[in-house]
Amino acid sequence: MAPDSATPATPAPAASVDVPEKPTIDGLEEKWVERWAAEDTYAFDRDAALEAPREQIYSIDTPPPTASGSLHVGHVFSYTHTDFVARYQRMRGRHVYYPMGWDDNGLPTERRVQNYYGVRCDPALPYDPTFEPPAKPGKDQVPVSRRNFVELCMQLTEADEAEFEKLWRRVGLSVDWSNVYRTISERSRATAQKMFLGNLARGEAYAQEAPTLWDVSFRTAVAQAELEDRERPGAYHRVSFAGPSGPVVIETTRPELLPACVALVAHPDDERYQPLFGQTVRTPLFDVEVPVVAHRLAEKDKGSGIAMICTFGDLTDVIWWRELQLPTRAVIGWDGRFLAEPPAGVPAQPYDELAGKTSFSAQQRIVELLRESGDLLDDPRPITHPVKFYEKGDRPLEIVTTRQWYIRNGGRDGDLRDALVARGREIQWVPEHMRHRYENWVEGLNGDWLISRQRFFGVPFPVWYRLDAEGEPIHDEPILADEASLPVDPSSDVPPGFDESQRGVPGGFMADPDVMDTWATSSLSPQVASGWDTDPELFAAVFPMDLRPQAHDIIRTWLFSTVVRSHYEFGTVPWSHAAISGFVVDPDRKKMSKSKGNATTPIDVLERYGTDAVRWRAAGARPGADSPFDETQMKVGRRLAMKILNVGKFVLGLGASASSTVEQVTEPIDLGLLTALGRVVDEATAAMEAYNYTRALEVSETFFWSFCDDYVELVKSRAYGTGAAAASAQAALAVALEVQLRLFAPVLPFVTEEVWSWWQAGSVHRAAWPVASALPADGDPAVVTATAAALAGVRKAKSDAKVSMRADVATATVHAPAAQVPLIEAARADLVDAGRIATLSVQPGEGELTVEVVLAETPAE
RNA sequence: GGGCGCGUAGCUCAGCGGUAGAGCUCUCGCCUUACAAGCGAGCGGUCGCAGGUUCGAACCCUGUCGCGCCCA
Repeated sequence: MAPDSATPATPAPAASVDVPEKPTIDGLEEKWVERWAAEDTYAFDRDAALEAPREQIYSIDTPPPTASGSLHVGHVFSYTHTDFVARYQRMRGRHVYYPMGWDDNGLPTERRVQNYYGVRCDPALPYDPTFEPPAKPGKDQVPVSRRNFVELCMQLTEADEAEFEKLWRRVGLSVDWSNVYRTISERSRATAQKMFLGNLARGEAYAQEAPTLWDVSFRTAVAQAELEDRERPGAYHRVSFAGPSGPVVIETTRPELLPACVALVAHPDDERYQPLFGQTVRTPLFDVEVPVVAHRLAEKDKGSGIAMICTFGDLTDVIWWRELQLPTRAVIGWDGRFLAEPPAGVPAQPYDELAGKTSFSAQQRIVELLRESGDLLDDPRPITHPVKFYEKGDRPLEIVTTRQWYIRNGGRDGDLRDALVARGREIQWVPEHMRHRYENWVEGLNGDWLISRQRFFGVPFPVWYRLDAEGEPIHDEPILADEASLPVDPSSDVPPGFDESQRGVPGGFMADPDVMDTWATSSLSPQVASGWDTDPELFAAVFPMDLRPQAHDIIRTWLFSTVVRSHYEFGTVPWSHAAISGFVVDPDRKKMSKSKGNATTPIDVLERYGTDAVRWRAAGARPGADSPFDETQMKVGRRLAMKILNVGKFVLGLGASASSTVEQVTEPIDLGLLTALGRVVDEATAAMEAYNYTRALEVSETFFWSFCDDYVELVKSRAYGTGAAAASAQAALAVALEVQLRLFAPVLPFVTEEVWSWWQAGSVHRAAWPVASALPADGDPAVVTATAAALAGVRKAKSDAKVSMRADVATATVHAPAAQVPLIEAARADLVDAGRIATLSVQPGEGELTVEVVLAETPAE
């Protein structure tokens, strides 16, 4: 099927029309979801696609929803937007590759499994193949091995995914449900590990001991993309250091880090401190000698203009430490508490007063000590300031030096950064301005992408380390898994050349303990979905993909990381288009989310208004634009769906049938209607090509309502008759109905399929998208509009007189611009019938069209 | 503080250089045999504010205020 084929794909059987007595939109979902599944309406024909040229394929990198989460109306809207595109492309004759994935990997699933079964993962435990989770979660969580824990994750996510699929089918997504992937499946794990080994071999991934943002509750490292600033109360403490010629006063919000102080810093231009540069001062309480250094990031007008550098209080400390090559005096451990032993060179007294304390209580103690020693000047001055948090965490992040895996992303390399910005410019963004989000993010990166996480339910790094004679890991010589053995779990699988008895013993080996960040695996969704590792032929046909649909909040994470991986592995962008959907927001314009408690459950809305109505409302939200949730709008969609049902029934009852053809259309008003429809088809097509489904629907819908209210009213009495004039009306009605059903099919799949099934063969969703060239081009649409305007004049007179539209008119005199007179004359008989006019006169007049109406005497009854 | 977007009828939004548009709401009507979960008609806006460019600005430019998102 060529995308521009001029004729509908569906063979039209002669005049077999079967319209239900009382059509209804209720229950259409059950009927058609089942039928589409049974007939495999949306199947991707792999063999045909492999034969077809690339332009005949349309592939979509569908966002895998978090299966352990819950869906709200916002999700329904954005996935529906993608479905509009998928259905349109399918009707254009393309082989639409539209898989669905489930993101069942990561922390949300871990938490859900912990709560659901009442268990917790203890990686030190051995696997118990007979383990059964408690029937009900008990008060204390049962410790289980990592493998048992992962099995429970698998089990629960499978159940969650089945529920999701049911909902998506009811939403009408034209996904090929035989093509579903999971981000934690064996195949996904193998792909992720293979990609990682590739990155490692090419030097794009590396491990490094480095200061790392650390969530002390989850005890895991956190990447830049997962940070958020939150305003928190704090206080500036004025602390006095002993300088060569008198005290030097700094201000700090974290006095407890005094033992971690490695230098003081001021701006190079700051005349107040220039004499001190190169000198040393001594810290209060600990009496450690530290240098005074100059750096451009020190802020002259912040506090006293001079600050202490600690290892590490914030990210600026890390920059200073790195650029000024300062020593490390770490005091905070993985649990967020002060380490038992002071850093080298820091006296045990008074450090032992802090050991084991949290930052909070350490600060209290330090403040007391500083007060006693007289080194705290003034009372602490309360402020609010932004503090870094893990977006899913609730305690401020600490910076801890740990060994982590990174993928280079341009954060430390200008050339790479430029290359990735350039990749972004190869993508067509919908809407265009979303490109800025990408560029701003890439240009603002200040470190490589940290991909290791100290969690359990994720893809492990396929890496082991030899242990030396002391049992310490030799990190410099990692043992990598064989590609053929992937996926591996190094915590239960044994590296080549070793056996299990050597695990953890000196001279033996140990597993890399970490798993990959979820973005490190979900950034491979195009590879997983397209069969990079499992079906190279298919992959060659569908990759790079055509579309990545997603929301704007994860441009910095999912979109960017996917570009990075594709850039490395294939030297290309992963898709030609990125369509960014907006959010559904509540009446206060707040993003809908489950955690805020303002989310609307979709199933309820779908049941009350019908899927087509909800989809219609989703189509009203343009790409990228946030859209308020407003139930009153759903009613409008429902009304449209019902109107299509009713007008379909009526038109088919008037004698329109699938055997009607354009050639039978001879009357000027009928030709005018179809020519106008051709223009609508062109506009809707142009809009769909630009991913502007909102505009496409709008032009179709505007046409449709005037088709119902004006055109059908004008021609119905003629269509009731027989002969050539009646056949012309019947044929025009049939063609117009059939074309409009196809125009509406992507947005309203259920009601259009229903009406289509009354008189056409096959599925409307496998029919060709309409083309204007199949419609008469020589009609004059003004015949319809001028005649409709005249009819409106008659209606207004009846409305003003408060009589029925069925009231008889004795005389109607139309004064129309001269050019319109012949147009209205051409439809005279239709106007006379529709207006119930005894004597009609059409005259040229000044200005706009007006109608003088004399109503017939109402017979007294 | 920076970037991006948005401020048009009571609400949701089109329009983006040539005399203000749609739907919903509201008002007034109409049982009209496709549809009363319908149909017809009507009311309603100095296009956030202030300058500027232009014969002409909702639309272009500058500034300003307000809202939202992202990033510091």
